[in-house]
Amino acid sequence: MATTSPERFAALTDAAIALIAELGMRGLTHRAVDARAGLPAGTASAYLRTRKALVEAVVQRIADLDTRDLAARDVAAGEAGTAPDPDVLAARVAALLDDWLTTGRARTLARYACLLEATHHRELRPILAYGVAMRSRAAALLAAAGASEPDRRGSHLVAAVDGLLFDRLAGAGSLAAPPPGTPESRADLTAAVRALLHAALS
Amino acid sequence: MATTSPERFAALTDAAIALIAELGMRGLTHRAVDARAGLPAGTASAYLRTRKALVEAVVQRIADLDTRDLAARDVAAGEAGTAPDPDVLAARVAALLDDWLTTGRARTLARYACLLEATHHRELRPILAYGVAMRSRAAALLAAAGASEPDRRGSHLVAAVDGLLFDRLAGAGSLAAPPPGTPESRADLTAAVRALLHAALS
DNA sequence: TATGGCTTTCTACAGATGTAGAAGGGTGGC
DNA sequence: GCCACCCTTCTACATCTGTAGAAAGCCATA
Repeated sequence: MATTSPERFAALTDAAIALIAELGMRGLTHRAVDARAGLPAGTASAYLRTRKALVEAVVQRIADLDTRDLAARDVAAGEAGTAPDPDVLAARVAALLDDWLTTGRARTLARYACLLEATHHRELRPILAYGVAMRSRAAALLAAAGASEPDRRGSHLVAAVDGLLFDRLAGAGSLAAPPPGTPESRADLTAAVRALLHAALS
Repeated sequence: MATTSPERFAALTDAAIALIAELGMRGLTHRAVDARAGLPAGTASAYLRTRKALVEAVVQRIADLDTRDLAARDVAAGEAGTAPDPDVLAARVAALLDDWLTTGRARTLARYACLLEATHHRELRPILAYGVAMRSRAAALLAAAGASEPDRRGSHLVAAVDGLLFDRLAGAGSLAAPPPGTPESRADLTAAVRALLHAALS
């Protein structure tokens, strides 16, 4: 019962993420997860007995997937072997954002829902851990580039970029901005990120 | 039945907003609203028969309150009668953000929850209307200051500022940043907004 | 005071949801 | 072949939720 095999865990939590993206936190129920994952009724309830456990599993899954994504991008950046030129970096970040707006849309949506959930559900704070890590990396990057107050600026930078993402996903930008996945969108995101980066470095 | 008096509407939707902030969208039920508002059981259900109606009423209320807030701030700014110096403007925006993080915390939280909800619930799009309006005003401001591409930059600016707000409310910033309502928080927010403004104007 | 039309309050009920435990089925050891 | 064990699937049930309609209360008019 308690021993959740990795495949089972992935199947259940991925279904859960899809549900959250489609119907919101309210759509996340044991039975709905079963149906969505194409598993026999009662499965989610057996592996993740309480709803809290279900939500925590989702958060864990999102954190894992995001961390994996970020690591993969980092490796790619490392292979290039160049010092991080702001414009190149902006393009890379924009590409990541665009990916999270298209392929990873469901997960991104679920992530924001979980962040909101974490507000009144302390045990979910682990989801924030990698967010904090991202801030540290941004700060290190700014420090390496010689910016003043890298910690503070790094934090602001990540928050602003995340705001851009949220805006395109669920805010007014989802109406007015070019649809994600298009070259225009990519260019627009790149311009925005570049401006933010330059502001952080000034 | 259908005729909801303004007081009733306010009492019900304010209770609903508090519930969303405390328990998330999942906590928003007719009966919980009744209890929270101290009204007899069945009231919310009588005035807002379906759940959809309940959510739409909440969204409307949030839009009304935010619009009222923004108008009040604008009047204040108008009374000062000065051309918008970026640094002054940054301080004002920071003050607004700080207010939304403390006094208006519940409403801000509920707003983000509703934005997420609007993703899979088209009828909620009206909540976005005033967001779009804010963008226009930012764009006009940037245009007046002679910035290039004011529309695009205005949109990015608003998104970034909103990201800062979300971060302080529910993101990693809610852990690392100085607690809202303090002078440090205000100073930090001002610095962040000022940087964003300068980036938009450059 | 009686009457008609409201607003407000209460009640009913079908269906969904969270949670626990029972039943079923396969696998390895003996 | 048999047994014990664990993983999986199914079932039960108290509670919660959405929704509709009935009952009660209020107020002005005639």
